Amino acid sequence: MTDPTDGFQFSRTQRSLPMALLRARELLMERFRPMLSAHGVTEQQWRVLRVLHESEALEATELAKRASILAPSLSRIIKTLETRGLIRVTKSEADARRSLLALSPAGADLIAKIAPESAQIYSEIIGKAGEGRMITLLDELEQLIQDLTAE
Amino acid sequence: MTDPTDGFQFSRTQRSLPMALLRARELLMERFRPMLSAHGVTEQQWRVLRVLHESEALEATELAKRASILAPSLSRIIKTLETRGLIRVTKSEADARRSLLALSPAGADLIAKIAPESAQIYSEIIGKAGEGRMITLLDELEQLIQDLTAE
DNA sequence: TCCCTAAACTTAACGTGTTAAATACATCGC
DNA sequence: GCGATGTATTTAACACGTTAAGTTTAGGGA
Repeated sequence: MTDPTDGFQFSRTQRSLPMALLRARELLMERFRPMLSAHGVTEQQWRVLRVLHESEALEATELAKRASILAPSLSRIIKTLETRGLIRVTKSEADARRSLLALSPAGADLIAKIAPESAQIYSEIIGKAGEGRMITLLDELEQLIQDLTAE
Repeated sequence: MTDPTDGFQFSRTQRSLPMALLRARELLMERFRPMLSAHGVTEQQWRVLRVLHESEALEATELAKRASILAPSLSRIIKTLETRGLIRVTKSEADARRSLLALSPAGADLIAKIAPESAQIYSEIIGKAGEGRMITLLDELEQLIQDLTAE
């Protein structure tokens, strides 16, 4: 069915940006996932914990944006993390609709355990892929993100 | 909690390659999804159809690899696509464990309808992001994928 | 031939992605 | 003050991602 007389053509799946992004990300994450899983957290839960570690307390909407997680998923994740005692959830005084999320001491402890292992894996990846390539990719991706975000 | 005296440091979520890949892909896909959804297919189902369009018939394992979909997901997707008459499923003569998947005429028709709309969206993206950047990204990503794939 | 191991799916179970709808609270304009 | 509208979050429903376990069929010796 690759017959060029088909009458319509479009880029092959092997040379499409969405596919390349998907594959690259998958290859990266498959190196992190076993370690995270050994600590009992999913990739998404880990993103939430990391983002909370970078700021004091956040509203759910802002957290969702920073962790690139949609609101409904975040809602479920928060429930899980709160039950496990890894985060603290409080209601905003000023606006009763908003939740305020913060890392608990147990959450901070977990981050302290995972962070060095994560850094180790990251540096193994740099060793394979080359730091230059990774910096280039980060720069180009950030530009792409900006170009596509500008409304 | 971004205090540098924490005792352990690791790259901020805003400057990590997995996150950048995730965000970039999400920004791309959110432009395709509404169109695909209007045609009644998910992003993953579309990947399967496209891969089948590029080759005659494929075994499930090979299809899964090319579409970057795990076997269990593919199993469900195949069931859906066959029920809708978009693909043909037969058993391999030589090896009764293997399935052979191929596009049906209806599947080819669907591709013919979607492809031009997809191309249109892709060119809008190029307009925003710049063709040069997209080519650079594809090249760098392919290199990264190769570096990480080499066992 | 028979058993063991491996391969190609498939099923199960649980978490997340995605869209739409529901709920609860804020705000604005009258 | 009150109702219309908008915002923050949750719930629901369905599809996919991920890992582990189960099925069926091949292949490779003893």
